[in-house]
Amino acid sequence: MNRRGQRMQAQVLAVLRSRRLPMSAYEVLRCLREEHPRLAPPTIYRALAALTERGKAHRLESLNAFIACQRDGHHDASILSICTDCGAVEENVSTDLLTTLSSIAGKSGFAPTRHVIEVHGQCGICGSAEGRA
Amino acid sequence: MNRRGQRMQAQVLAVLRSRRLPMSAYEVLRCLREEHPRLAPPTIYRALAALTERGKAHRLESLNAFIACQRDGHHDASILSICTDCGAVEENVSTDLLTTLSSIAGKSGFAPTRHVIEVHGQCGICGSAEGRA
DNA sequence: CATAGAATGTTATGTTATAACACTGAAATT
DNA sequence: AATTTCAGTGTTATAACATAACATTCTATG
Repeated sequence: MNRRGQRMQAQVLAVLRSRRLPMSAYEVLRCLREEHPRLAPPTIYRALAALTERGKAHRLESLNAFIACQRDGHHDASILSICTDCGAVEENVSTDLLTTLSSIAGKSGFAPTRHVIEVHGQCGICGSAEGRA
Repeated sequence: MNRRGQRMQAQVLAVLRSRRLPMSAYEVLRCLREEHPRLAPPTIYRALAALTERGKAHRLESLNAFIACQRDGHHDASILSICTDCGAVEENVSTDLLTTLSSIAGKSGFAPTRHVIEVHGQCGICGSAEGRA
């Protein structure tokens, strides 16, 4: 990776961090077009792939969207809890869960390399807001 | 749901079962067009949504594909292990894992309603085939 | 048999993602 | 500093996935 790559990735990551909610690749694209009018989807997808690879962002498979990593470091198996009311995403890590998961899949000789763990539901804030209503 | 709905769902499910690998909605569409030349995407997506809802099929979020349920019954939280070599999907269920997952997400008051648990890796068969090579 | 409602048919379009190749700029080599 | 290299972006085009909106048809039911 040369410095051009780092620049584009940094800009994409900055956009993801500024909006704290999940964004589609095309939403990121629209943001960055203000600055780079000729930006096209492949560039965004390349930057997002690199960021995901580096553990700086996560892809939300069930939303086709991306979010900045909230717990810096390279977590293979983040648990991403997605609020169906407000859209907020909470990130958790559990080696326990990962162990359990690997052992379940592994019963038949399956050797995991990548985990997708996403939970949809209502976050604590939206839940208590509803309770007060 | 009237009988027309049941018929279309049954046909889609039959296709999913006959091919045992994940299929995209458009692959299902192509199969059924032999019989119903005028079939269009919305019909397929409607049938797939109903089957998924009824627990007869699963959507693989990380593949944008669908597969027939292998453990009949309505499993909210199947663990789907996807082989990156042969594409086969193995389905497991674990209430333990579900409990762990809920308690992790629940620490912050999150109330889960739907779980997406997908594991990518190499299945036992592909692993041992490689060992012999 | 009339009719209401569920499901599909149809058209069109929106959204997500990538293939293929040209171009450019940063870094390495001389 | 010229040359080479090649990673990365630019560009064009298109593939793949998904749904909105409304017309039509089939089936169940009175």
